[in-house]
Amino acid sequence: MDNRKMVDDITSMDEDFAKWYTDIVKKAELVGYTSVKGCMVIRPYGYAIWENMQRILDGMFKETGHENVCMPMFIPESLLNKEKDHVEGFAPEVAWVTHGGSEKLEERLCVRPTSETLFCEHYSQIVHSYRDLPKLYNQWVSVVRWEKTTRPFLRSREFLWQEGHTIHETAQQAIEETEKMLGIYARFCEEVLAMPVIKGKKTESDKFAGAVSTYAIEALMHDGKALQAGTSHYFGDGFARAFDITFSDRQNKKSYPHQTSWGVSTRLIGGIIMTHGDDNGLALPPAVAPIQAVIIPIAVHKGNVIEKARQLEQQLKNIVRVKVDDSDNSPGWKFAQYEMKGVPVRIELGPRDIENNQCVIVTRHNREKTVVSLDDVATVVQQKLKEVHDGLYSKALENRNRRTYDCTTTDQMIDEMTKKGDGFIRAMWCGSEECEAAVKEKTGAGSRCIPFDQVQISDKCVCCGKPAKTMVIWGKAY
RNA sequence: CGGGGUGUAGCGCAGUUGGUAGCGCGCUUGGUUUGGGACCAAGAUGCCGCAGGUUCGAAUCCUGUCACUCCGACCA
Repeated sequence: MDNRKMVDDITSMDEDFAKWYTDIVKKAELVGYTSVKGCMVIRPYGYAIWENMQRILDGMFKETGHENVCMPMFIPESLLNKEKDHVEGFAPEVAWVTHGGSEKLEERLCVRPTSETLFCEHYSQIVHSYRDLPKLYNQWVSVVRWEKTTRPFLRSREFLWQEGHTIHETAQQAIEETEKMLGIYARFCEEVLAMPVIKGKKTESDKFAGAVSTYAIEALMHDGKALQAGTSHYFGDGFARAFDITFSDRQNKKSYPHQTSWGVSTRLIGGIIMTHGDDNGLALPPAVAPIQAVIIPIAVHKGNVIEKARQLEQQLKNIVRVKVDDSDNSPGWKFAQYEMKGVPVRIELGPRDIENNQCVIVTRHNREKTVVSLDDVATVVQQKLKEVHDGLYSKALENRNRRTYDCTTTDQMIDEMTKKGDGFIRAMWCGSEECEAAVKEKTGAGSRCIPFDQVQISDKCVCCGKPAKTMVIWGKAY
């Protein structure tokens, strides 16, 4: 595999991963900074990635019976305050609107950090009978959380996401929904983004504010830090009680419905960067790459290269997202440029190729070159895109496996991370919050989740040595 | 919110003891090139982050402030 670094102006990831990340984000033209801290411009190339993600996910939601809606951006303080745990969780990081023009508002409005309260207010108006249930709603919006430290895609003060909010007749149905959506997220990450994830449940201390239980998918980044890639929450009837949402059930008794919410955000783009990127730049999963194949004509002044390149583009354009770069930059410059931007497949077409009715196809993740007859390009390009997807996935999985350690003591946890670097640590836990906090304090690795796929590492808690209840994945997180 | 670093041309940086603002890349024009970031020639580009102060004179010294960035704590 040829992974030589050919671009000097990206900081190498081993040298400084954080700097590498910001270099990529800027040089691949994904974002621009603005005069408001933590608020970024998502540039066309970055936004196109998001649009692809959105389109595919939205399709998955619709297939499973969800409908899109749009709630307002403002939440009156009194509404936010209705559910105690929820306010406590979000109040410290909300932005407030206090004036309309120069008039001070009667009641200040917060800019939504998440929309549970708005959905609840609405549900209390439209849900009356079991016949009105379930409501399976979703919205694509931006939300605001006044974070102290910010990083493009990973933590910004305003970010784009989707939030699903559903309301059901029974607890059972709501729990099923919570699990189903977590499954959809996992499938999306693995099959679309080529990003392996671990499905699990969050511990009590790590739950969403106001939830009965929170489920998450956790991914491991190239530097060994964990990224929470998506969450799905079961609310029980807690919100319904706080917001007085009731319905007449099948026995004609007044009853409280059960709710869920679930979301993924543009943070996933950060996940793609840190999962697949390398020292030559971004590497995009083909399914969401704005350009899937770029055609680079070589020696354009000779003969009919441009014309041939255009023909090839026409031939491919109904099959893949393709572009010809006929700018007068040198071929070498273009090679580097499109690798930086993570384009999965490059097609080189020069006079020598045209003579032989062929072209050269290069895959981004391993730089493998294949000479292909111009008659077969369409099928080969499709094969190659699949190869890139699979290649990215197995590379990411390999990294995760290499950085997954089984430990029975906290000293061993520290030891493994010092020797082999950060990663996922699988270790047993007794279930007490004291131990959970102590592990984090001692090792720096917090609980990521209690995976659905349990493995018995030992029978004692990694911290206190008392009988263990569950296996937990620990790690340092973004 | 604590600790460090950095603000000078679009980007990356230099600027000594306080004395008229520099380099590389990029950009523009013309020509030659083109299979891994091409070359030659001629150009254009500055509120030296911002606000005060010291001084005959400040990118340089002092005070304040803002932004970006990294490392922690908190969070999608």
